[in-house]
Amino acid sequence: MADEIPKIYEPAAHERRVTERWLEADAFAAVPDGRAGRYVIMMPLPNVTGALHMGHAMDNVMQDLLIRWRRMAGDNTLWMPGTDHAGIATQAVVEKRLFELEGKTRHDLGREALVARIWAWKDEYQARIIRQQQAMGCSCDWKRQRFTMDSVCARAVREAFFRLFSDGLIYRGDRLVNWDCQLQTAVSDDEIVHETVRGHFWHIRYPIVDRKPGEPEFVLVATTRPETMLGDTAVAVHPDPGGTIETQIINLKRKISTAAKKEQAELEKELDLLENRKHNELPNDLLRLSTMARGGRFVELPLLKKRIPLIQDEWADPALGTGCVKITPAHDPNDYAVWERHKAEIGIVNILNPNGTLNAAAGPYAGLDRFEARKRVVADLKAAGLLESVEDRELEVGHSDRSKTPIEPYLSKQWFVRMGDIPGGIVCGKGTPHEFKGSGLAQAAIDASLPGYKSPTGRRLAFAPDDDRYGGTYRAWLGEKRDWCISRQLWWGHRIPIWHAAFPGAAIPGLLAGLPKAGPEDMHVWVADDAGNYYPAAASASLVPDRSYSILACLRNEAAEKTYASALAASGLAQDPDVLDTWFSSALWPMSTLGWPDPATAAVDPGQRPLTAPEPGRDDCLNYFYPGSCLVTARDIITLWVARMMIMGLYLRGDVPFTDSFIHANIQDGKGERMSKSKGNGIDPEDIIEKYGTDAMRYVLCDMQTGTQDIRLPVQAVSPFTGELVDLAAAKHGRSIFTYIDPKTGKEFDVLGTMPDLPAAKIISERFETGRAFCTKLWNAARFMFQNLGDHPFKPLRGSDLAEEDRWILSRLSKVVRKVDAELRAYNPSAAVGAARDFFWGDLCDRYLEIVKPRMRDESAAPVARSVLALAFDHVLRLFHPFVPFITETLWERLNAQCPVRGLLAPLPASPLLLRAPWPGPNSRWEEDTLEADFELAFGLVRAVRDLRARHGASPSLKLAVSVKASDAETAILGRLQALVLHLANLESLEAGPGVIRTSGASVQVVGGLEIFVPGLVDPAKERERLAAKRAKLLEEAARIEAKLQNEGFVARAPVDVVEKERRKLSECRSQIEALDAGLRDIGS
RNA sequence: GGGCGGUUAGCUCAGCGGUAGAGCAUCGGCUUUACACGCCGGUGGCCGCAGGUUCGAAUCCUGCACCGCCCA
Repeated sequence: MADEIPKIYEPAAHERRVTERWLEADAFAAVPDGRAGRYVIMMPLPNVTGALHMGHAMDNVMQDLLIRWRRMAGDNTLWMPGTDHAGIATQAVVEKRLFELEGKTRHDLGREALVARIWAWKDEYQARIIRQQQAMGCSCDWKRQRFTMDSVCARAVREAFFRLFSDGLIYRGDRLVNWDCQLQTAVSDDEIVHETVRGHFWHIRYPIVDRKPGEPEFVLVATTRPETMLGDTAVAVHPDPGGTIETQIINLKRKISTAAKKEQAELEKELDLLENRKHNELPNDLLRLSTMARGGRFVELPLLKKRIPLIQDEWADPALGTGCVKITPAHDPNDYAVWERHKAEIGIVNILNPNGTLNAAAGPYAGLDRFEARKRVVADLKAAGLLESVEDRELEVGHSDRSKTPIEPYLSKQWFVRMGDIPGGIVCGKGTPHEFKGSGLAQAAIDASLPGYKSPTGRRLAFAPDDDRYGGTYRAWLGEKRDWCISRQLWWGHRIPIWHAAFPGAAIPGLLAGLPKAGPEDMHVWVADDAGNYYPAAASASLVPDRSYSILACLRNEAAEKTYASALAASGLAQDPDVLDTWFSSALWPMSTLGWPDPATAAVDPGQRPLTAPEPGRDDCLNYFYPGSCLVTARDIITLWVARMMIMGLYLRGDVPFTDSFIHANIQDGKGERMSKSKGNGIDPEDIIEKYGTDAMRYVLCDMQTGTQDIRLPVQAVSPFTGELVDLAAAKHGRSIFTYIDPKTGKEFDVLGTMPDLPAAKIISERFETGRAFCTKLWNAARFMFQNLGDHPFKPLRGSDLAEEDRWILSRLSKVVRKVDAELRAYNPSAAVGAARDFFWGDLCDRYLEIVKPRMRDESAAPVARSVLALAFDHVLRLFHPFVPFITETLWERLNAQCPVRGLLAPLPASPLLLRAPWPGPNSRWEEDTLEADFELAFGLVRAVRDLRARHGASPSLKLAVSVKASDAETAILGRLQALVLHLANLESLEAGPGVIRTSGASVQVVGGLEIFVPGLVDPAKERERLAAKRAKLLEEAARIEAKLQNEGFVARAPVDVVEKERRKLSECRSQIEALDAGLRDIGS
């Protein structure tokens, strides 16, 4: 049987079959049962924009590692798979593709047709993603997979929205948002990348209106975006420029007195500037302008010839520029804040159309693109003599991560979730047994991460592997409590379920009375003013009659929509055209996938596993699996997902969605940049799998996941034209970021298989060779075992049957089992797989297998060795299974076939699938520290002999007669372990004892307290050289230790055991030197 | 501008108070009947720079330099 096994493990020959066995057995199924131990991971759902890359592979492998481990450990495990519709990102790629291939925009297609295209895209990539995950061995419960826009998730989105809205936590406001002029939507702060670009700083003169004698003729303002002047509604000057400069001077002086010398020159320069300003510009202009502003004076807005007020506001820093700033409330966040402080005095003018052209408010510039308008404005100002100067300057400009175009601050109506504290607080988990009061959404999520916090069910969120660091990131972000803009001007997503329209206050009561008579469980209505303040419908009689108010009606679900939507329309209300931010639906993922708000009525698709209780008396999925155990993700997702899932979990369920957040490394490309779908530097795990095997990839990913360190993964592409390797870190991109130019041929290729018209290159990375080597090693160790096991029936052993090496390997085994489990608990995959590997490769293969080879040929000694070997290997397979599931499952099947009953004192329970075999536990009765130390002594001796052999160029096959000077205790140990020393070191004989003396001409080696003499090797010159080198090293060490021991501070203050250790080392050093001296004398004479 | 990381063998990374480790690469030896994707044995490091704390610092503190990431 063993002869059938090839020498090399061929992953492709086994992976598919193993996957099929798992799927046929429905082995990943998660169904509520009586087990208290449960382990739940909600997959951070990949988006359907494109295929997965190695970063996702890391994320998925980490999750599978934890899930397989806990499954074997006996927990009822659920790993929930699924995909995210990723609103803006997916619509953007489809629109981009549409334009590239067909030259059409979404408006050419229309809403329905575009959405249909996006669904098709989603179907394609969802299938590919699942294929990739299954290839990686992900043991998700595939019959539960969800998509954020499927009916189960959609229902949860709607319900969550309705509850937030009813509680007054969602509002519609006039807000300055980050506007993407190309995609024509608001984007969140997270979707903006800042880039440094070269730009200019234009200084513009605004003439003073009704100038009086002695007053300056102009106010000078500066801007990097001159076209925004068309939307200026004021010029601001500081209310107390003199006092402010004085304060700044005092602060700066204090700073100079404590600053490092290097910085001082710089700071002094700054101080000079301030002093200069205090004495020159301040009295001349700034003080006067400030006074004029207080007096209600105006300046003339050039080009548009409008009068705009000169106002006092602290935003104008008297130490910067001219001390005056133009105020464009509709197009700058800071100016917007100024406007909010001066609403009575100044206006707000939006000059942009959604597509980035200027609107009618821009007068003669209307219709121009913003960049064209900039040129025209500058030229016209110049012509009018109002352009004082232009500076070159580097600017940080926000670009949309999706369209790569500059973001414009833009005034528009958006929907927000209130994150801050609410007067009177909020109720979390309303209607659940875990209801509690919180001060606000963000604060509730912050509290739940603090050490000592306990949710009503006693849980808290903790980050691994560094709770302080990542918890800090999380709390810093939430601590800003910025309202969450949840509306997106897209066609792909969950439509906002609100019908609304604006009316004068006087008309509101009548209109409300005319709305359909829906119960509070179907519809919630608020009246809102323009500032976003809410009034209950019942209070509508007290509204200001001639002010404008909006009626906002939220319909709870599709049924309510069917019943009432047309009546709302008849009342003049229309559904909001916007869709929700993707993160709104992903925030609900930990509960929506389990059927929230009600698993009993969740309509799952045919073939899907039900969400209801599997039998009467059992929990449904939501009650059984919520809250989950661990969210596994990378750093940058902490704010996007972790924080938002926490908020929704606490608010809607009164409990954290998971207790642990395992933050793993990001995978970077050869240049040190994070792999990402949008950057196009991601590589497909299936390439790596094809070349090295899934297990090799998984092994290396686990091995690389150390702590908080990101992972650099240099990769090469195999050119589809020449077959040569192309280093992607150095190669040039082709027409898109997914394509590269082959340096040899100049032809373009694609690396992710997303370009139908280009040849795709396979990717390789030598980092994975070590994983492949590991698999081969495991495979061949198994071959050895299968060749030696025979058809070995189980016979119970007695402890006394065991040989020394059997006890030794069992001791090692128990310890490694303990260690691997502890490292996994500590979220340290690298240390876990490292410990397992060291045991398997170092202890089991290099030592135990070598030791028992002679026993295997001896039928009286073989049976016990076979039992121990089978058991050890059985445990190795279990231990490695979470890391390398395919090869271990394959070998497990063979082991079951050849040796179905295994165990030492009693047989282990049989398990047809390794995936479901029990996780091994330590056996402290096996652990023998003294025995392990004895083996280390013997191994030290073996190594010393091998070293001498190698250094003298002696053949490994030459049998040597070795004598060793050793203490009585050491002699006894070597006596017990003599057989294995003889075998491992290939000795003819071994003589040991305290009285052993060196025979003339013998080569000498010293290890610990042993002096080892090997005759028959000596090449005198080589031996002299070797001994002299070793002696020099020892002398150096002895000198160092002596110096240490002569240091009174050391002897007096260092711990006793440390001092004692140094003393021992010194005396050992000295006796070793003596032994070497004897050898040298012998050669010399 | 603010915050958080990183800088250790040629490469990729562990170690985080008692003077350094792994894998790959490299050098030498080995067709030892599991494995050359292997075995055996080596070589290789002012642990970024400068101060400080300590009997003792890669490890703790301060500053500097460079490289990342996040937030303004």
